[in-house]
Amino acid sequence: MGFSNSQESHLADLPTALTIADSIRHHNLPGAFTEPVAYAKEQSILSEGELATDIHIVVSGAVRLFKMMPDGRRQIIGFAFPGDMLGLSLDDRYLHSAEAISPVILRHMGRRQLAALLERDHGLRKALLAWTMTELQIAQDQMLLLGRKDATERLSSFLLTLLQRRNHSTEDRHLPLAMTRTDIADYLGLTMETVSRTISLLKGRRLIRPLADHSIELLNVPGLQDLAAGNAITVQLDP
Amino acid sequence: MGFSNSQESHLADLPTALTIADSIRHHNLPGAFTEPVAYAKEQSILSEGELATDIHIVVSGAVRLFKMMPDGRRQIIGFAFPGDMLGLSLDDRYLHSAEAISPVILRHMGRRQLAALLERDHGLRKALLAWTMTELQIAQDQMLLLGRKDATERLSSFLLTLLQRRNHSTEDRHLPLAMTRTDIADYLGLTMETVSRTISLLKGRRLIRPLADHSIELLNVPGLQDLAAGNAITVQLDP
DNA sequence: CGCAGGGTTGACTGTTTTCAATTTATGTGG
DNA sequence: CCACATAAATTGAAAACAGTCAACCCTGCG
Repeated sequence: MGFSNSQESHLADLPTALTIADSIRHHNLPGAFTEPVAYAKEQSILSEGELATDIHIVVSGAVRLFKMMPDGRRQIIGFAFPGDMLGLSLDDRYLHSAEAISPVILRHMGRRQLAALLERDHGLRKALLAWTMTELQIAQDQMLLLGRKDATERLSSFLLTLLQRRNHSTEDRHLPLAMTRTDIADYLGLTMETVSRTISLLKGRRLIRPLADHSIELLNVPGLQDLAAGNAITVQLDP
Repeated sequence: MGFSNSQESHLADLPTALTIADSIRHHNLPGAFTEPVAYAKEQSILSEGELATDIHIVVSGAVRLFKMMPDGRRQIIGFAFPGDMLGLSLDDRYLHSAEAISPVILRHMGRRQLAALLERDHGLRKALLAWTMTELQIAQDQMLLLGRKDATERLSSFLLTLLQRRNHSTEDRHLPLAMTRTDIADYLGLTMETVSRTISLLKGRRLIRPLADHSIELLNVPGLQDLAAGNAITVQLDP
C-alpha cells in the first residue's frame, strides 16, 4: 500500500526491509493465511465502513485503496502490490475501500487470528509496527505532494517512487503502469486530463517515453528528480 | 500530532484512547523522561534530516510539524498539543521539522532508551502501535482533504477536527486557535489569503463567529459537517 | 470489422493564487 | 499607560494553473 522515496532504517533493530508477508513467512506461522483467493479486475475487495473481518496479503496483481466522498469524488490513498498488506485497522471497520485493478490473488486472515498471533510473536509485532510507521511516512510525503506540488512535480514524484518500488535493479528504467490515467489522477489529486497533458509535457521534454503497452521508460532520472523536488529552474526546456 | 474525525477502537484490545504520554505515565516508567524543557514561541525543536536522537512529549503549548521544499514551500503535517508525541521515526533521522507556535514545555527521552523500554514493556508497544495507526488514519483523511476538497470544505473539516480534539465536552463550541492563518493555510494546502477569505465566507453564512482573541465560535455545527463532507448543496445561502 | 473504453488534445471556464493596498492586532520602549 | 512599530489579517483586482466540456484518436477484443 503506497510507496515512498525514503530509505529505511531501524528503531530497536526493527526488520523494516521485509514486507509483512515476508515477515509472516519468515516467522513460519503455520496455517495463518487462507489458500489463495482470486479477484477479477475491477472487483471490490473491501469497502470503507464495512466490518473489518480480515486482513489480506497481495500474492499477485495490483490493488487500489481509496476513499470516496458522497458526490463521487475519489482519493486513492495508495496502491498495493505483491507482498503488501491491506485491510488493517485499529477500528472494527475498514478505513478505506479496496478494488483489484488487475486480476489479483490474495490470501487473507481473520482479525482475531492476527490479534492472537501478535500476542504470541514478538517479531511479528515489530514488523507490524515497522510497516505502520513506513506507511505513515509515505502518507506524510504524499501530504506534501498533494498540498504543495504542481502537476509536473506530482507526476515526476509518482514515477520515481513507482520506479523505486518496482525495480530494485537500479539500472532498469522501465516502468510497467498497472493503473489507468484516472487512477493516477485520483492518487495525485488531479484530473485524468491533467495527468495526460503532463505526461505529454514530460515526453516533449525527453524526460520519459510512454510505450505502447501501458509502460513508461524514464529517459532522464536526474531531471525527473529535480522536477520532483521542486527545482524546476534547473530543468531546461528544449525545442 | 494531527487530529481526525474518526472514532477509536481496538485490535487485540489496544489502549487507543490513551495518549502515548498517558500510556507512559500509566505504565509508571521511572525516570524515562527528562525534566520539562521550555521552548520560546517560534523556536525550532527539531529539523527534518537531523539525527533523530530523542522523542518528545508535549506538556503544554502547541507545536507545528512540517516539511519544507527547497524553494520555501511548506506543508504542515500536523499540530501537536499537550499529551502528543513528536520526533518518532523508524529512520535514524527525523522525517519532518517541528517548531513551537506558542511557548511550549516538552519532556524528552533518548531514542535508545525508548527502544529499551519497548523491549521490556508489552503495554507500551501496544500503545505505540495504536498511536502510529491512529496517525496513519489521520494522515489518510488529510490526503482526501488535500487531494479532493475545495477551500470551504477544507476549512470546515479543519475546524470540526480541531473542535473534536480540543473540547471533549460536546456542548462547548468555542475554539481557541493556537495557530496563525499562515499555519492553517500550510496545513490545508491553501494560501493565507484564501483561508482568510473562506473564514469571512463562513462568517457571512453565520456558520462561525471569529472572536477578537484568536478564537472562533462554531454557530452551526451540522452545517459545517455538511460542508466538510462535501454536501454543499444542503447548506443554504442566507441574505 | 466495428465497437467500447481508455487516452489525447483543444477551447474555455473557474477557483485559487499572486500582487498589492489597507485595516486590525500585538508588543515594546519611553 | 500610551505611542509607535511591526506583524497578522482582511480585502480587492488581475493572473495562472488546473478543471470542465467536448471532439477525436487509438487499441484491443468480440
